[in-house]
Amino acid sequence: MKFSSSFFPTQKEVPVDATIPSHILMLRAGLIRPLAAGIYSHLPIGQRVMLKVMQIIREEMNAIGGQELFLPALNPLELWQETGRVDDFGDIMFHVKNRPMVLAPTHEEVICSIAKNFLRSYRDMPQIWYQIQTKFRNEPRPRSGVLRGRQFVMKDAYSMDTSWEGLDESYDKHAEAYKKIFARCGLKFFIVGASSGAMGGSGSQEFMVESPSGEDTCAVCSNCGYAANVEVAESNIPPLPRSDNNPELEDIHTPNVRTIDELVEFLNVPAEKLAKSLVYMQNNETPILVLMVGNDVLNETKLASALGGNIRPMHPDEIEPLTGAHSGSLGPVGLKNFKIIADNRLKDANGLVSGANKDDYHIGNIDIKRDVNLDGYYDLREVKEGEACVECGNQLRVVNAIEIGHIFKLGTKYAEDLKAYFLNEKGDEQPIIMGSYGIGVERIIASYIEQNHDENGIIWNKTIAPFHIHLIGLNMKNEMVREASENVYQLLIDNGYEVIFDDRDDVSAGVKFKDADLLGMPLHIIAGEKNLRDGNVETKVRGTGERSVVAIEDILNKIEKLDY
RNA sequence: CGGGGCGUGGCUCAGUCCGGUUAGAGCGCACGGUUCGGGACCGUGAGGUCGGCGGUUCAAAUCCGCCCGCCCCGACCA
Repeated sequence: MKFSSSFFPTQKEVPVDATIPSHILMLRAGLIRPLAAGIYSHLPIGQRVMLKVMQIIREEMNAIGGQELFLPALNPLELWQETGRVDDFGDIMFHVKNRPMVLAPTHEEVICSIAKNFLRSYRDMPQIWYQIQTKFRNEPRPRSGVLRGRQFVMKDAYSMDTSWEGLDESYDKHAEAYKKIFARCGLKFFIVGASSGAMGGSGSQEFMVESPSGEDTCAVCSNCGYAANVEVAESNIPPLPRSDNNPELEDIHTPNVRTIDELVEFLNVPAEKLAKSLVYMQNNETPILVLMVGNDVLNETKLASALGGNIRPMHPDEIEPLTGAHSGSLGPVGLKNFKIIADNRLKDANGLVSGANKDDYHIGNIDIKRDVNLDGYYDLREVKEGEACVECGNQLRVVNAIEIGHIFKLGTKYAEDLKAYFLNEKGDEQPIIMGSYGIGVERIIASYIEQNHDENGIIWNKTIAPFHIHLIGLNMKNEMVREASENVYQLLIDNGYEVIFDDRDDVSAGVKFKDADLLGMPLHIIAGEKNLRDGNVETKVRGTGERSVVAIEDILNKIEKLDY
């Protein structure tokens, strides 16, 4: 493509609305343009990258027997009512105003409605169907460029099996395909065990790219490879020891002591002797008191998984009427009408201090076994940086990450809700067993840029670069430069290279170099007057900055040999 | 939804506190000229409902009210 006649709108200034590298560079390099919050147009350069990534996805999905289909984004409201997900999604789903229709945020319902009519016999399965399409979600807060948009492109795949073993196989195939896809795209990624959340189902893993811009938090072990979302991650941290000395409860006057840190100072005891009480509401009706060790952080996803239903922190003005005290003086002893649960670390612990449910008072010598009417112990605490890996004991790192893919063993929920049954070998009716597997296409691109850029711009690899080669004709008003660079351009495209040719005659050399670095094609070829006098051009590898002068007649050979 | 910031030419911003000629700069754009290997220079020029509506005032980009939009933190995130 010739630059002079193409739509490659690069910009020098950092756009005011972008704060993370991928967002800034996607705007500056002209990949995308915003239309509204969380809604982007893909401009020619960006669209070329999208197509390359989609092609890789197609190849790997087809390789595991996936069949691509194209599904409606506009769905009847009724279909979503059948699975109850109109309420589950709530405000996240876009509703059409003048028809009982919704914009699909995902496609389990549509797939299932097709499957129920055509997969009637065990002989019809297994099947893997996938689509690469736009999904719509009314995100309350779109952010970070294309990382969280209201409209985005997703590869969604669905497996239909007749047995749980079959589901395991389909799931494993997808896991393998995903590893290939992300590796081919050039991403450094890791896989974590994840919470399956409201999707339900028996198993789920996320494919993650480490990045400060990521919205997920993961604990990773750089020694053994253990990695998990903090929503499920565990560490090898010992439970509190139980002391043989187990005196009676005592009231402790603690005026104006609200926080654990203040209590540590006031009583001069280690934080591990303190039990922090947090209060929540389950399904808006059941008060819950959660006991944590000292300053351990409660992970609310773990809490939700442990209890089920909707969980929210109690409003400050709900607390006093229910407990008799304000937050900071709450505790498990003698508390009525609350369901009380505790983190595993507190198992059978004693000698604890916690709130007295009376402002400015705490209670000492609490023995959980003796003094607390407990409903159970659960893993509730969030893993902290530096704690020991459960697998190998090495220190864990806690990092931010971008979720680029998620695979689920769905099971039979959707098949049962939508009555997608088949006849098995014995002639019995049985629900189809499903899996669902998603990849965020824009997120691959943004993640790639987060991992592969420098202060000058993007650094593409050969595989997903919009073009392989960026050819720069320096002074296009010079006849020799014009003719030679045109010839090189023709030579390259005749030999199958995708080339962007900066043939502009109205900008200076500096502009062309800056644009080339910003756009970030893996190999640059520079045709300038000095080198051309000797029949040479210069090559520059964008990633390493490595330059060499090459005779024009050797250029094809040189490109073959270059590592770019 | 809670908290914060912002909205002035295509882009980045100044001007707003303290109302007062014709609303500015740099970049970009158009034309002419010089340059031609790291966002080059000179000259000329076009381009603005100062986010919108209402109010105060002799006078509003500037003060007041309401609304809209965008970004950030939090909540939320199959």
